[in-house]
Amino acid sequence: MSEGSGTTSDDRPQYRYDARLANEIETRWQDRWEAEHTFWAPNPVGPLTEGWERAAGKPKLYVLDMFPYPSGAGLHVGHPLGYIGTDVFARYWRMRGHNVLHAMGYDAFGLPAEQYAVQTGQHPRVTTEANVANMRRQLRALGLGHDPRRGVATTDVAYYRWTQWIFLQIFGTWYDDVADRARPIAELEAELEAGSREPLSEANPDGLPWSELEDRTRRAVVDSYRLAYLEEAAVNWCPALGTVLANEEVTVDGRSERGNHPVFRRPLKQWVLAITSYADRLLADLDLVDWPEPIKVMQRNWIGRSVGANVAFPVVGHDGVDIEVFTTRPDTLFGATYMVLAPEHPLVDEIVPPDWPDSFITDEVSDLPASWRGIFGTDVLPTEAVRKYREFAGAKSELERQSEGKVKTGVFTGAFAHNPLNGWPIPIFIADYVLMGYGTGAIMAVPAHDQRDFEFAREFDLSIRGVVRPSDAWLAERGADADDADAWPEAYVGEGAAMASENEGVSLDGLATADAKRVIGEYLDAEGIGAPTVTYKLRDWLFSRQRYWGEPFPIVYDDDGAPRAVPEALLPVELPELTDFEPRVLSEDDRETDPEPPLARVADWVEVELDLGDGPRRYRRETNTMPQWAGSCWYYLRYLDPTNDAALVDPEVERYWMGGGDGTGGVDLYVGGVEHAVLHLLYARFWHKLLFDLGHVSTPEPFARLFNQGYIQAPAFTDGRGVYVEAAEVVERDGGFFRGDEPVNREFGKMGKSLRNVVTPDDMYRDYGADTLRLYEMFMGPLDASRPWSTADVTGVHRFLQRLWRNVVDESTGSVQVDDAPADDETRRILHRTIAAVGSDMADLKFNTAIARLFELNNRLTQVVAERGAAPLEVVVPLVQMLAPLSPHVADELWSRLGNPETIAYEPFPEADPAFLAVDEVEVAVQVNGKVRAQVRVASGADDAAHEAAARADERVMAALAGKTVRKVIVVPGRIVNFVVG
RNA sequence: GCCCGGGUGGUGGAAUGGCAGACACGGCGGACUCAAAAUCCGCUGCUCGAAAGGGCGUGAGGGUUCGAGUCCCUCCCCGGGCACCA
Repeated sequence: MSEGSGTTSDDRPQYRYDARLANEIETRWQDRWEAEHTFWAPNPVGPLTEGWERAAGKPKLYVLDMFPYPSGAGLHVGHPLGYIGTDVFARYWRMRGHNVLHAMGYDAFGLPAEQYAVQTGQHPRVTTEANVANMRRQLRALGLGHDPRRGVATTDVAYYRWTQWIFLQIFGTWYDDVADRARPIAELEAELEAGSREPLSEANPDGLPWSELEDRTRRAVVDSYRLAYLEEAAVNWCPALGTVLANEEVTVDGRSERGNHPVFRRPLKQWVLAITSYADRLLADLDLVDWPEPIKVMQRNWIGRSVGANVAFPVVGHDGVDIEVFTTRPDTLFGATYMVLAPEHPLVDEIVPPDWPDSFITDEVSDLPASWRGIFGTDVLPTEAVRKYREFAGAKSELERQSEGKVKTGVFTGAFAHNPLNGWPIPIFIADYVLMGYGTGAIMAVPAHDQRDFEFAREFDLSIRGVVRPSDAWLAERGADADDADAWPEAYVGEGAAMASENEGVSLDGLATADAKRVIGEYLDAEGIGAPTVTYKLRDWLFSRQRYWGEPFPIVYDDDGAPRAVPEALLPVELPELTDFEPRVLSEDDRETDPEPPLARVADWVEVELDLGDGPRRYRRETNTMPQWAGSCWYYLRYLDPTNDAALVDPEVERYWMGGGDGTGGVDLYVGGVEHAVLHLLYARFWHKLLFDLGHVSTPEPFARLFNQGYIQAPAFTDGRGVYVEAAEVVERDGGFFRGDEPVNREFGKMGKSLRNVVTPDDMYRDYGADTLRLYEMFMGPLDASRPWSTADVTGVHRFLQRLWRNVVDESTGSVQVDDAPADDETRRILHRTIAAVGSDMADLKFNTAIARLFELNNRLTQVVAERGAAPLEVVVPLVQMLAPLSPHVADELWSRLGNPETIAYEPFPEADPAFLAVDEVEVAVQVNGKVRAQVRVASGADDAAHEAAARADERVMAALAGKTVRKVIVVPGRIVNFVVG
């Protein structure tokens, strides 16, 4: 800053509200809040009861932010938007007499810290702790009213002990479909033992009764019921990184996002959680919660419930071997002209014949088309063609399969099945457009009425048989003939009257689709060839990661390789210390070698002697770790009772904070980004419901109300070469943007290093203070909308705080300039209108308009002060109180200077006096044919006739009505009078 | 392709079917000052007009209504989600 000639720059009044004073005030109040435990939220019982005598009897309010990951980069101004929003909300309700719980912890396991550790050799705990400390500092400087005692981190041993405990609950649980809830596995064992339940399981293929099963089989049967189970699941395997990757970590060309290495689909034995057991409840209970509708829609789509039927197709020449398919259109069964299995389908190997069939047994095709033998030449045998096709399909990642468009590939297996309705033999293909993970992994193909089947049929010259009559309009538009489906240009997927669908037992002909579905459903059921079925897109949750920096599983394996739970008393299973955090990496194309997670190298940790009730034995520990989602699934419960080492959470504490007085209960307000619309929110709901079934929590849903805050975007600037330049150095002038003399282009994007447009909270604290930053972020737009950051606009709210301060405090002496004299009536009316509006806006999270109202009130106060030289306390007191949730430091400072010894945080929020909300006269717009022609004043509460009379008395209205016939008069009292003239 | 959001002044944004543009930024003008900054006051959707006053205006087109930014239909653009789910 340059010194002006002959003047000093430091002639500002000492008590002007500027960045320097703001910083001084903020630091002082933050220290005081901390020292006085201002935001400690008392629990009803347990170690956190300090202050309960004040809180007892108040309504509770649990306000929650989504769990942040403590990034090494620190915060930019986009991050705290939601945290400020929840803090304002929490402070508002605290002033409204609620016992408010608001806390912030850290989701501190995860990949970035581990990768950093791999690169630097520094233990991830060290970097994680440093990042948490920096984030705590940045958030503390914002003045967030959190209870610091509850700020748990997922990496705390005392925390992940309970994450492991929850895993044991899941492992120790099965889903009782009849009771429609999870139950302890001991109850299952008791029922099996008593013979009241049959041991139905793949582990007991012959269906022997429990009493005849060996111990080992019994355990396998029980394991197959568990909600946490081991499965050979197809995963994205990246040998060069030595790990399995999430779909999001794989690029469209099937390579790893990090390092660009090949990624293969490959089955690996992994822990899987049976979230699909809860699919129906996760769907149905969305009706219980107050969430944004788009989020509910996303969850519904993700769960993807489909109603249809499973139908068995007998395989020709294999007695007793059926291929089971799932279809949502059993009414089109007569139109099934071929079948498709997923390449990985277990029946494929069983049905593939040694050679291609000599005589071809469908009536449409007599010779085997060359293309049916696959895309690898015509001289191969079926087994080879199938093998090659599987390899071809397996080399593609999930994303690659999707990105290739809709070109259908596949290969004939050489086998046939009978259409169970008419006995016709139909060829069986494998193709990767059928996914093993959905339905039964096999379909009946009805090319006339399914677009994918249609495309495949065209690719392979399969016949297309229409069994639903398309609408006339559909046929006319395409010039198609209803009876010649082979010539249709595309599949007819709509509904319509069934046709050509008849056998000796049943006829669907002429039935509407819904009726046809019902009739065929009954027939399939009666004939024992099919049954109504519900299928979900939702898959069970793959829960293993080959990482170091995550929660170890509380699982050991015995000599048989069967998993055994580590007893609760032996928790936590602590992460062993390591110096090398990387999984074993392999050559790029190694699809065979098993992954070796970092923990597998710690021999003296892996090998362990335990007594699991049958004497001390040696076991091997599970060496995978849990995904990052695990810790973030339940942190909101631990905030309630963070130090409890006897239970996850004390039941009485849980009931107090989560218990719903009305509705379903749960967290009263949960604020976070829409990016967690599905995974986190679905996983957390799943765990919560399981804990609910087992009686550990009292509500069926964790989050009663959800709110998605928007994102702060930021302008970024590129120079002539298209290179990003430092946004802070760009100025706007002459209708363009310049960096020095060079013109630059403006874009908008996420705030970040790569766009060189980061603005940090620290920058804002330095230039304006935290209260200004808070106020600006709340003022710039509705909380749920995304909007561009504009440092220039920060001035507006800063000036408001400065003016408000100046209205109360003498800038040169620091003494307050207020008086007890009553305010004038107009000021009072403005005051009470403001109180009413601000109160309801804050309750609705509409902080931007609440702040606008405060601006108006303060502008009025500025006039009053100018007129009489002092501010009426009658206005100042409620104004400062209304400001308190938004800019708490300056509010507390003013409150204190006004002579109040206690913090303003628990002062009652002002109440509007209805006497001042009422007005004697209102201004009413007068319209003629909907166009405003005049304003007239009418007594408040006047009737329609008085409105019309007042309007007609106005000379502009008279002029507008002159010579016209009034056909109708519409009066909306207090708002409008509309003359309809002819 | 399917499913959600959204499109309002130069900018961020207000507006239970009832006076479009609250509030703020920016801009223009004025007061104060030797001057500047800061502060305070006024004006500021576009357009015709000296003014009074008029016309036009919420992505485009249609509709419902006394009255539409708001409700309905068709379309365009932007953002997000899902995507061979049988």
